[in-house]
Order: sequence, then structure tokens, then C-alpha cells
Amino acid sequence: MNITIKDIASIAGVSYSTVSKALNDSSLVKENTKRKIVKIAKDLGYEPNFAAQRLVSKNTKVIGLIWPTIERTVLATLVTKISNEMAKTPYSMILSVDPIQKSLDTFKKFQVDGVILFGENTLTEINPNSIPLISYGVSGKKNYHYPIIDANHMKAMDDAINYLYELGHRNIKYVGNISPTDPLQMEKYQGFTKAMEKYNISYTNEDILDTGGLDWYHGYHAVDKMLKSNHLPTAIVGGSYDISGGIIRSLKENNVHIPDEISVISYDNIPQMAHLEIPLTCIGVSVEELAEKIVHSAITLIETKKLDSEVTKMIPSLVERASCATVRNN
Amino acid sequence: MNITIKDIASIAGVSYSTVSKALNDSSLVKENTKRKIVKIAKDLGYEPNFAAQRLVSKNTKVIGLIWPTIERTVLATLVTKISNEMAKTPYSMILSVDPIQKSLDTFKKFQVDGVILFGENTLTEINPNSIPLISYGVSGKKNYHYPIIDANHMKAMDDAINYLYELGHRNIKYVGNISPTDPLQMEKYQGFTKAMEKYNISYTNEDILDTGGLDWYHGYHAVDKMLKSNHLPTAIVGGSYDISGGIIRSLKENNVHIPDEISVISYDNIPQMAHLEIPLTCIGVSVEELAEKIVHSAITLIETKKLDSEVTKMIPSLVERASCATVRNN
DNA sequence: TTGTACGCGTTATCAG
DNA sequence: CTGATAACGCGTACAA
Repeated sequence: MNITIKDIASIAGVSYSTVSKALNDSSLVKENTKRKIVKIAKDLGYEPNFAAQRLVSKNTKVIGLIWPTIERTVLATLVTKISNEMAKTPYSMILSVDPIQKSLDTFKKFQVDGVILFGENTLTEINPNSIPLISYGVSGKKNYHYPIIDANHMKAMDDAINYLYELGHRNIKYVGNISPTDPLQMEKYQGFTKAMEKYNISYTNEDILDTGGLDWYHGYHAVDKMLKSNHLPTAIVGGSYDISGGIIRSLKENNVHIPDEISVISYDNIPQMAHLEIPLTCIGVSVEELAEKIVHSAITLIETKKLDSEVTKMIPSLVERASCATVRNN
Repeated sequence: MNITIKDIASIAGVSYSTVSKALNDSSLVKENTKRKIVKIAKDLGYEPNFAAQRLVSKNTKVIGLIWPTIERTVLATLVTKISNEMAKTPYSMILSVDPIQKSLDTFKKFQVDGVILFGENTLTEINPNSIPLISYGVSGKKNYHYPIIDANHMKAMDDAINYLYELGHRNIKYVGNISPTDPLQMEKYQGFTKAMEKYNISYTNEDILDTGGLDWYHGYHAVDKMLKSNHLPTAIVGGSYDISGGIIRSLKENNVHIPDEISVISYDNIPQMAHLEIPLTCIGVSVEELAEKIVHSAITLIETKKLDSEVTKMIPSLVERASCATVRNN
């Protein structure tokens, strides 16, 4: 078996309750003996038994993250950031990729202090009162019983269009995945059209390019087709990181110069945007901000059991890079 | 506080040790009272206290997976498969994306029964005797103290070349990332050259196309350049899933028909290969097999404390799809 | 077949 | 300042 405080006690010639206090840096024990005990503990390689500690009821300083859909790259970035952010706090994080309920059970067994749920899709009836829980994802219409953090996608699109408008663009196309079953995609799409109307920029169905998917080549394909039809806008709004990668690739292949001949702005505010062939101007809530907000909300919820509002929409920001320019005067 | 076996005992009118036995389906308790107790437990919504259970020393039936580099998509597939495979066993899985040592500490605290390490890169000095551990990744030269599961990349390349050889190909190019700092990439590259020599197929440096990266467009670019130089082989070996995606895209763009005009075989045996523009024939250890092997090795190690060999190289297999054909007789 | 009593490793509450 | 001692919730020899 492992070494316990009793072992330490006996070799230190004190009672184990004293050892416990000493190890917890209690003020109820003389500096002298405290030091002695700590030293012995270190020498013996003592490690407290977590199970025992928790049996006397205490918090674990661990937060669980439920992440059933690990294959989406964008979320991987977010998870990394969250992990980094968490590392700055006294908390650590464990993940589960199992289905929500099973993950929840596991976490409950381990008595994590709280859980973060990446609930892109379904919000099943989960027990809200059993354990502090916040969720990141689309704030659907369903009735939820826990705080939700989400990005304001509509606002993001508005900002994008506004930005392009200021640059003089009046001929703008949206290239993204128009999937009625995916609330996130729909919100971006609707954000686009709404913004276009707001800024009084005319557009038709032809200006909405449905990629039919979220991958690199979906964006590539869509733009390729567009180029062949000779309907060149002055600016493109890309629906996501991967899609935009395909967009600029296709543009480059066809010798359409960015940003001189065409401007491109992309949704998704992640650092990788800077490392594409052309550093891409983008719009969205930055993953860093998102991560920060998520972990601090979680911790606040854990420690105060109360959060300001039930659903927070994060404000997006626009990061200017090298892919947009004022429209040329012909 | 939560409800305990004592509560159940008192309302059932028995001692709590009886309850304990009943709940563990012991044969030492009459069927009748057992049923009664179980029912009460269920009615009361009793949930055993995990910490207490583990305090009396028992295994957790949980395996920890350390995965510091979550951003690599291929591994995401593997993790998913592992999770699924694990679900078939009595074990469940939790992940940590923290640095290895920190992850290990966390898992040790939670007393997981064993850990799986995705140690692509560094194998720091980790305590081998403290907790059953197996690793997946490149079997480097470093001295390790734990079982390693790896894929036999050399063999995979050999199989690929052999396959193409049988189809009559004598003009084969390798398109992959030649990165001296990445052991995995080097092993694939060397596997290619070695196999070419073995089958007596002549090749020059021109036949090794260094993509300079692992992404989609790296493969795209390399092939595009190749096509412009008019050095067309009869077959291409793609170095990885993403790269191959770019390869076939480029080929298609340039109206080089697969497989009539050129055959393509790719490294990485993952199901997604079937969903590319052209269902790709591929080579490598299938993720399913890999996942299966990994979880069963882990469990074996946990339950018997002994594994057959220290490092197992998984045998790759070739999956025929629509991207290879016999070379045309001109 | 059921109950008693002890131990698992810690923390916390009291007395000294 | 230090040391007993009682929890915490459960499993398990040992008794009954």
C-alpha cells in the first residue's frame, strides 16, 4: 500500500492529526514541527489519498468537459484554449467523449465540481440541480435549465457586411453551408441576408452559394463554379474556416488576386486564419475570449451557484488581416 | 447529503451490511430480502459513493487517455473508435489534454485502472510502475518502460508498392511530407524507397515529391507542380489522408482521370477514404483494428499485469476501392 | 441467512 | 500548540 499520514506520524513521533494539520499548513501547529513533518512527508514521497479526502466531502477542483463530437476541428481549437485557460486557475479539466448522459454519470461519480457541455445538437433532459453545468453551443428554442454561452452569429455577419460596406463593396456573395438541420449554419446565413438588407445592398439567390458541406473542397468547388459562370463579386463572405481555405485556394488557382481584385472575409475567429496562404481577415468571437468566458463562467457558477444571466451571447470581433481592400474605382 | 446504505438499511429493517451484500448481488442473502432491498434502493434513488467504494480499495473500471495534441484530425478518428470499443467493455474512458505529467497526476488521483498515452512526441521519464500504461505512437529509440503499440509503416509501404507492381506499374511517385524531424513521416518515406528497391523499380529524386506540409493544399500544390512539368507517373502513393485529398483534387482539375490514366493509393486506413471525391484505395492499419488492439491491450495489461511483447507493430492492410487500375498497354 | 465490527485515509471537533 | 476521537460511506471477515 501507499504511505499515509499515519506512517508519517509514527516516524515523526506525533499524532496523525497533527500531521494532517501540518500538511494543510494549519496555523495550529508550531512552525518547527510543521517543517519537520513536511520534510518527512516529502522524503517518504507521501501523496494524499484523493478518495479519502473526498470522502470527508470536499471539492475536487476538477471540471469535466463533455464533448461528444470530437471530430470537428474548430472545437478542437476551443478545447485547447479552454485547457490553457483552465491551467491558469486552480482547476484542472478532464474530458469525456461519451454520449452526454454517460459522460455525466462518469463525472458525477468522480464528483467533479462542475461540467461544461459542448451541446451542439441535442439538449436532452438533464438534471440541472445535481451538478453545476454550463453549456456552449447554439441557444436553441428548447427549454434548458442551465446557463448557455453562445456567440452572436447574427451580429458577426452584420459586422462583416458593415466592414465591407465601408470599404465600398456593393456586390457581395456568401459562400457557406446552407443546411436547414444545422441551426448554427442557418443563423450565419440568415445573419448575412439580414445584414445585406440592413445596409441596402441588393442581392439575389445567385449570391448565396451553398457549398453543400463544411470541408475545404466544398468551398473550393463552390467558388470554382462561380468563377466559371463569370459572376464575380467584389467581395466574398466565407462561412467557416475550412470553407474559406478552399475559397482562397480556388481564387488563387484562377489568378484572381486577393485583395486587389476581390476581398474575402471569413467567419470563425481562430488564430489559424493568419496561417492560410493569405492571412485572412475574419469575424467572430475569438476562441481565446470564448475560452476565457467559458471557464470563468463555469468557475463562477461553481463557486457562487449563481450566474448573471441565463444565456450570454458573446460579442464577435473583427480581425483585419490581408484579405480585404477598398473596392477599385473603374 | 446523499442517501446511503444506512438509510436503506433502516427503512428496510436490516443491517447495512446486508444491504451492501444485496446491492452487490451476493449469494449470501436471500433472494427475497435482496429484491426488497434493491427495490427500496431504486425507489430512494440510491447512488453508491464512488469515493467510499474506492477507499476500501477497488478498481475504478476507468481508463484514462492522455492526448496532448488534440488538433490532429486523424487521431480524433482513432479516439472515437477507441471510445466506441471501450463502450463494449466494462470500462469507461476519460481524457486529458494537459501535458503528460499533469495528465498522469490527475489520473493517478482519480485512481484510474490504467492509462493510454498518445505520445507522438516526447517520452519523458514517466513512472512506469505506478500505474499500468500503454502507449500509441512512434516506437522511438528512447528507452521506454512500457508497452507500445504502433503501426508497421514500412510494411505498409511495401504492400502498397507490391500492389502497384502487380498491377503493372513501374513508374511510381511518392507525394508526402518529408520532414526529418517527424519520425512517422520519415518512416513512411523510407518505407517507400526501400520497397521500390526491393521490387526493382527505378526511381530518382524527382519521384519523391516533398509536399512541405500535411494539409490538403500541400498535396494539391505538389501534384499541380508535377503536372506542369509533364512528368506523369502511372501511379502515385499519397502520404496521408489530407494530402491525398489534395492530390486527387488536383488531378481532377487537370483532367487526369483516375484510375484510367493514373492510379492513386494513399496511406492512412480510415473510413473517410471512401467518401472522398473518388473512393480511395488505401493502405495502413485500420483505425478499427488499431482501436480494438489498443483497448484490449490496455485491459489485458490492467487485468494480468503482463503483456506479450513490449512493442507491437500492427500489421497494415490494404483496402481496395476505385482509385487503382492495371497500367494501360500503349 | 443475517448482523457486528473493523478498516480504508482524511479532515474536523474537541479536550488537554 | 498537540492529541484523541468521531465522522465520511462502503466492503468484508467473523460471529451469531
